[in-house]
Amino acid sequence: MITGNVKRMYASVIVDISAESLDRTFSYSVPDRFKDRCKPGTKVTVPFGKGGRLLTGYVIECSDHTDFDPDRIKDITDIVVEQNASEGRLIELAAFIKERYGSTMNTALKTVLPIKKTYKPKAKKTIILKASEETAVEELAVAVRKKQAGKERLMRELIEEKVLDYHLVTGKLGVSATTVTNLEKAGVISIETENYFRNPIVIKKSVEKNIELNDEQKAIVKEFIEDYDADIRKTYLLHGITGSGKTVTYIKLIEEVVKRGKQVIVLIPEIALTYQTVKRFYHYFGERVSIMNSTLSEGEKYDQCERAKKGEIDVIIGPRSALFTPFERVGLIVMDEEHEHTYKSENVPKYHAREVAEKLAELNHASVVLGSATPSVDTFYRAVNGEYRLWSMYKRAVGGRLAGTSIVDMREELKKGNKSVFSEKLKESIAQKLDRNEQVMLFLNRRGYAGFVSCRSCGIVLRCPHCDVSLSEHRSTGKMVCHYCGYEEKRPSVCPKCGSKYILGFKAGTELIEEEVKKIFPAARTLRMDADTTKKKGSLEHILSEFGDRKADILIGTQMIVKGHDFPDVTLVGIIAADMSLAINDYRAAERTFQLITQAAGRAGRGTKEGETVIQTYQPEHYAIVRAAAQDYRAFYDEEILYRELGGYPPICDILAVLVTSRSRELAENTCTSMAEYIKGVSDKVKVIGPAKAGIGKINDVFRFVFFIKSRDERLLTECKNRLESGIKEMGDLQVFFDLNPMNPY
DNA sequence: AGCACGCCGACT
DNA sequence: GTCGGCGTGCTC
Repeated sequence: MITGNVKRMYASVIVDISAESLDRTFSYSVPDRFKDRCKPGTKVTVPFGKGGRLLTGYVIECSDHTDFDPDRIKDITDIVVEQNASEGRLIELAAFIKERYGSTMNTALKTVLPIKKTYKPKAKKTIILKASEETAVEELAVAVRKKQAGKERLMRELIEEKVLDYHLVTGKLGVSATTVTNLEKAGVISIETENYFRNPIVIKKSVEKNIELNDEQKAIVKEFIEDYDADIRKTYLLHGITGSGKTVTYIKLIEEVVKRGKQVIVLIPEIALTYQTVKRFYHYFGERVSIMNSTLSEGEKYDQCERAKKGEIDVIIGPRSALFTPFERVGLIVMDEEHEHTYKSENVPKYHAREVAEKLAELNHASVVLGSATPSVDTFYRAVNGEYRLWSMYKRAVGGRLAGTSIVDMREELKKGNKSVFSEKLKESIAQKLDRNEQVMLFLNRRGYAGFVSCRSCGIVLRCPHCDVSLSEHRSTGKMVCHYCGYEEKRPSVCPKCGSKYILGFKAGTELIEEEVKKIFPAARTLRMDADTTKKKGSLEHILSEFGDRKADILIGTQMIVKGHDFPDVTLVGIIAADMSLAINDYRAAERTFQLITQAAGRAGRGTKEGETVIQTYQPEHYAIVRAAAQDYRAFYDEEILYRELGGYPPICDILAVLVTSRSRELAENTCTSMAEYIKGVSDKVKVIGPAKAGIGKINDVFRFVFFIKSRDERLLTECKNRLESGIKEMGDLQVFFDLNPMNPY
């Protein structure tokens, strides 16, 4: 039966040549002697092109079959042991991401190697006129005589400019590479590769006094170092209340790891990646720390990658994509504000940075430190179960007192005849703070866009003709736009259905509050911060700094304001509709509500004055609100985890969302239904929910249907995903997307 | 990126 | 005719 002949093995190899060859992999046959060493990320040499020139490349995928003509396939020549293994490990990481979150290998590679060799002008390649000007003129004459158009163009430019950019020459001037090489051989020109890296951080280095750690922090650092030196690597959760000094603890841990010759990745939500944060790290690690974020130019990002590869930096700070910094010796990954939903990618592959960080740590034999004042239920569950080491810091290290908190039942206010958005209690408190010349933050717990347009007479809401959403009014332009596809139309003056002229836009919640504030406190200076006022780049920072400079007394805003800086003069935080986020149909609603309220409350009293928080709600008895008001994370967690267990939600089960889209409603719906039916038969250990039309059933004329697969065994979900993936190859106008443990409802 | 192949004008 | 350069396309 078994002949002893093992099946052939084939490897997809991406060849390490520049240009857009990232889009193409080549199949090679793997000789038996390499079989056990050949996996995604392995560096190999392969014969390539006519004459079998040897090139290096990376194995992307291994399989037992190939689509390529087996007669023309070549063998892998050798396996290369790398001196800098970062690239290979990143490819291995891409393979993990592809497998776990579902995407093509190419998409995963593009996520992980964002500026791969596409940006190969190693740094900057230039062509310099080497010969004398007379020789150049001669060469030009020769070119004209011989009608060598390419050479002629090049020589004319060179006589003018002396130095030319290589890519300008081969691109715009249309001179072929052969011509350039020949001229170099003839000694007329020389090609120079110049390397220069810019450092995006421009902060003068200063000497910050040694960090003084308190006993709590010292004990943590001590334990970490003992583990580290005993070669123990694991994931730690640093649960520390606001102001307990998480950052100094990170810095100390990082310092110790760097001392041991390792490199550190610090993940921070993009919104928190401010000058202030970077400065603190820069003071400790000087030029050996760098940042990576979306505001850097492609060139700067490329330079940071090169510096990282060369080992010129020890610490990189950035959002989730900083995980993909090509470090050779990662020793620690720090993830601050671990619970932030921005750690989950919104694009395919929809990876979660925490999970990818753990994988990367495993590949590098590194540790992970997660930190948060309000850890995600997912993470805390793992900590409670011993998978992570839990560190708790409940002492406030710096000044400021915890805010006194009151919950106001808005139903009672209504009974008393108060129809305003403000309770009597909040009004009094605002008046009191304004009197004392202190600052106030009003936080409207509300997601999504307001400003839809509806008719008061017939009740019709104006909707986008291409998407399943209502249009938003933009007052400045008098137009209505769709936030999903960009569709625009003029705001009608009469209702298109009934002709009534009572058609009007609903104001955004923050606008309403601002008007109300102006009515009650006409002397107060207000600033409003929401999606509308922060559309322009930099306006968010502008508003925050205006408020910080005391140019306003009251800051009104949504989510964004709770994550900002410390404002020492803010002594009152008012949470207008604390339960709004509970209404969202999502198992994470309570978690999100708890986190938002806790964070918002944490904004009050950061200075020396005592702070106060007023929480207005229609559900004053809800545990998320009660526990947040008491700043009692553990009590919240204990109740929340019961609910997760009952409903079979993460972290008890994993959920895989499968989204099927097509321009044809029937195709999307039928495929979705048959996929769901198929999965039901895969195993009795998976549960299928749906299929159903997605919450937003149509975007840009593309129909969306969704179903969910639930299981306690995440490997089964991967198995389901793989089976669906292999069944959907080559299916015209139909796309299938996967989302593991989705953060946003479908 | 490199290399071959096919096309076109210039010169033995 | 053929020599040599240029443009195009392919490389498992």
